[in-house]
Amino acid sequence: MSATAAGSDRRAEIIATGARLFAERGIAHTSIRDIGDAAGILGGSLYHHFRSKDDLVDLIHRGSTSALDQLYRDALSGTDNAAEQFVAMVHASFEMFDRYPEATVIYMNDRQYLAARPRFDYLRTAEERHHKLWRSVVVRGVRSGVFRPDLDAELTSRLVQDAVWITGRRWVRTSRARRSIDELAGATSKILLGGLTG
Amino acid sequence: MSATAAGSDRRAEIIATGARLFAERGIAHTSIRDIGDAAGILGGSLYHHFRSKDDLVDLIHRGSTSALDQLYRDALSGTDNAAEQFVAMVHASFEMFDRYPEATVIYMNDRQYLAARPRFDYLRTAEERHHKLWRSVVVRGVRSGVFRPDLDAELTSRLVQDAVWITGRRWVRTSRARRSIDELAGATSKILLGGLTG
DNA sequence: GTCTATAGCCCGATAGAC
DNA sequence: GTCTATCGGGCTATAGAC
Repeated sequence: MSATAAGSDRRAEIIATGARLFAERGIAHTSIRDIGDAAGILGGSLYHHFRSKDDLVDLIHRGSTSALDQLYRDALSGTDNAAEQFVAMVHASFEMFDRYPEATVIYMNDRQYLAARPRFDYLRTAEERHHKLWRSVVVRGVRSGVFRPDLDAELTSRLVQDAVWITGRRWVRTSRARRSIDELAGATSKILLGGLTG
Repeated sequence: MSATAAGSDRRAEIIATGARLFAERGIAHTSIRDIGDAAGILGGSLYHHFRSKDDLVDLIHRGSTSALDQLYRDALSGTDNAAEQFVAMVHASFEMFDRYPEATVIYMNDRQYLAARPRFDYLRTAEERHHKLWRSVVVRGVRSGVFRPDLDAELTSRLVQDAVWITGRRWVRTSRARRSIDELAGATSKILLGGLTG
C-alpha cells in the first residue's frame, strides 16, 4: 500500500529527527515543538504519527535491547575461555553502540527520565540481564584460574559493564569518525582485561 | 548576631533538603514546591533564602570542586612513582565522594542540565583540570616504564577517570553503608592499576 | 497529513499582607 | 520569615477546519 509506505517514510524521518535531538539535548529538554521545527512540521501535527512523546522515545529504543541480547549470545557461544569471552563481550557492546548511537547516548544521559516511567522497565531489566552475563564471565574466569583469584565478582562486573558503556558514550559523542569501533574495543578490552588477569 | 545564625541554620537545612531531593530525583524533576513541601515551607517562601533554583544548585556544588583540587594535589605530592600516584588519586576521588555524596550524584546524573547553563562552567573546567592530572600520571607511568608502553594516554586517562566516578556514583547510591571507602577504593584501584601495569 | 487554536497543567518567580 | 495569591510562560496533548 503506497499510502502506508509514504506514511512510514515520513514517520521514519521524524523518528530519526527525534532521536538526534533527544541525544543532543536530552529528552526533557527537547519539546515536541522542537522536533516539529526540525522536521518541518507543527508540534501538534506530530500526534498524527505518534500517540505521545514517550511513544517516540520507545520507538527509538525498541530493537536495540534485543539486538544486544543477540550480540552477547554470539559473544559467549564462540569460546569457553573467560578471557576470550570478555574480549568478545566488549566488542559486542561497541558493535551495538555503533548500530544504535542515539539509543546509546539517550540511555546513558536520560537514565532518570527512563527509570521514572514504568513503560521503560524493559531497559532496566535488559541491563540487569546483561549484567548477569558480565558477572558470569568474571566468575568463570576466577574459577578457571584465568583471572586473579581475589576479584570481587559484583564490584568487578559492575565496573567493567559501566566502564564499557561510558567509554561508548564518549566515543559516540566525540570521536566516532576518528577511531573505528574495532580499534576502540581492542584498546578498551586490553586495559580492562589486564586488570582482571594482572 | 543570633538572627543571622538562626537564618543560616534554616538556610543550611533547606540546602540539605534540596541536595537530597536533587540527588534522588534529578534537578529538572524536582520543583521548588517539592523542596518546600519536604522542608515544611511553601514554595514561594524559599525565595526569601535563595534568589533562584540555580542558586540552590550552585550552593550544593560550591566547595566540592576546590576540595577535590586539594585532595588531588595532596595525592600527587606524596610520591613520584606513577603507580602510587594512581592509587592515591583513586583514594582521593572516593574521599571526595564520601564527603560530598549529593554533589557527586547530582553531577553525574544532571550533566546535561549543568552543561546547558554557563554559570556552571566551573564544574566542567574542574573536570578538565582533573583530567589533565589523570593524564599526567598515565604519561609519567608509561615514560618511566611503570605502565605498559602501548597505552593510549587519552583513552586510558578518560577511561579511568570515568570509571572511578561511575563506580563512586553506584557506591553512593547503593552500598555506602555496606562497604567502606577504603575497601572500595582499594578494590577499584587494584583492578584499574592492573590494567595499566599488566 | 498538516493546519489553527486552545485546553489544561506545572513550573519558576514575584508582590504584598501578616 | 512565612503566608496568600497570582503572573507569565512553556509544556503535552486534543479538537476540528482544510
